[in-house]
Amino acid sequence: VLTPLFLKLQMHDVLSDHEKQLLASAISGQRRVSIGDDLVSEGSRPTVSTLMVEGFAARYKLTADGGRQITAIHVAGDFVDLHAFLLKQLDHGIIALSPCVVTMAQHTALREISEHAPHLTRLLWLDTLVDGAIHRNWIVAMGRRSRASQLAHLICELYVRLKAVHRTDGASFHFPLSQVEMADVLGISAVHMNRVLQRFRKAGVISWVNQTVAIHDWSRLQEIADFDPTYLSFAREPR
Amino acid sequence: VLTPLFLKLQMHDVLSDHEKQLLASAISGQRRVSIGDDLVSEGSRPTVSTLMVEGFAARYKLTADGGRQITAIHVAGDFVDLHAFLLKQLDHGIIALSPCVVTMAQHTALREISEHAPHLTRLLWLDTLVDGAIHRNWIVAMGRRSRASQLAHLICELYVRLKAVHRTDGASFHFPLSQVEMADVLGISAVHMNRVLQRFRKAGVISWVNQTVAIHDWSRLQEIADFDPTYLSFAREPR
DNA sequence: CGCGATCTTGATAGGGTTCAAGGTCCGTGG
DNA sequence: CCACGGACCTTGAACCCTATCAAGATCGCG
Repeated sequence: VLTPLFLKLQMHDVLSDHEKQLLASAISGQRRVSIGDDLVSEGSRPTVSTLMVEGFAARYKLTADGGRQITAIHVAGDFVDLHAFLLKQLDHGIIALSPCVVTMAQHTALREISEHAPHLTRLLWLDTLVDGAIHRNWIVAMGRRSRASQLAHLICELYVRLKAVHRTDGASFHFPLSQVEMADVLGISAVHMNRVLQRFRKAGVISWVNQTVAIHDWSRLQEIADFDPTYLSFAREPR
Repeated sequence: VLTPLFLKLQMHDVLSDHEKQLLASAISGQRRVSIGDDLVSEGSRPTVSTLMVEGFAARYKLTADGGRQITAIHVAGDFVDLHAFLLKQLDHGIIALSPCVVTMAQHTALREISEHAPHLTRLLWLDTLVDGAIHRNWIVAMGRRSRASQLAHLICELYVRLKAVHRTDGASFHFPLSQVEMADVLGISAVHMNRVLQRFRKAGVISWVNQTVAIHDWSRLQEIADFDPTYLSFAREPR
């Protein structure tokens, strides 16, 4: 169950066998979460951090007037709430966007790692830093890009991240979000989401049917998105 | 020069004298940066992390079509690029929004801390996690709040953060951004920024003149913003 | 086969952008 | 000491992107 996490961490730096064992022993249990259920709920003070093994999940916040904004999308190999290890209280909910399989890392075990395995600690820290880098790119896309560019950027990001954990199939990937959920990611209405999407389909850049996104013209998509994957830190170097 | 940093870290957890000394010995030099100059430039691979001693700075990204989006505002006590310690390459620029005084922490020293001072390491990690929490709140505000609410939220956030490092004066604080810069924070046009602001002034919620923001009706501002400061983790507890 | 969820489309309204111009403030130099 | 220029703020008007409301179409599942 740790394969996707190892794949991702190894995109950043080498992982020793000992470190793999440390992670393996920090992890325990396996849980299935049905679509629509919270993996972790807002305001809770978890004593474990949840690691995605399979499926899609999202961090989200609800606003006073009934709106929802998704602030992150998580896939296999992602810790959905590693930050709660130190933040203690979760400032957002985490919902399963598809049936999910997850496993748990005890905070006591993470604490042990932070006490005795500095390099592994830095890699976990880095993982949360990449979360932050992704957040920043979302902010830029929301604030200063067209909605088309924003959508294109998100698709590029997801493709690169999914590829790293072997969840792509050629130029396409399974993507089980509804258009309403996607609208909550981009911060737009569902109607507009649909219209932006259709322009993409008509232009032949991507298709998105049957919960499958297929990229037909990567270079054009990347150009529309103004996408540079550097921020994901998928370059193996000493950390 | 470390006072603001200590104040902020102590909002999260107790700092031992030894940890203060470690930080003090990690820091060296002092630099003044003129308004408009980059503290650190995009794409660089810094070997030090820059700590704000005085002034205001912003992380920003430029888009292909000439736009600018500010993704974070930094004040005294903030590391503007602590994440570059592990990310290695900076994915954004950092500009001085006012004359700034900064000091530097060598990455080699930070690495030593991460090897031998686990609790302090966790506090530094936490500092970057709070950055992430702030990012998430910006995303929510950009995506699902009115521009008035977004502005209100930002002012609440800045007030609480500045108060933690003793940079407030009663219900007001020095705030040297221009309206154009503020527009680049919120992701709106400068004209609209001005109009949102004026509605606030006329409603008597805040005033913003002479580079000074004064909050006249905190509870109303907080209500408009739907602001809950929990995400800043200013609750001292073991981390 | 029928129903709910999702997707699609049309029409209307409003928030926000852009363009443009006038006003204010302040530092600089004559 | 005052004129000048630049940066910033303010205001108006037209236009466009996007939200909202509403209804019809399609899909998937029991």
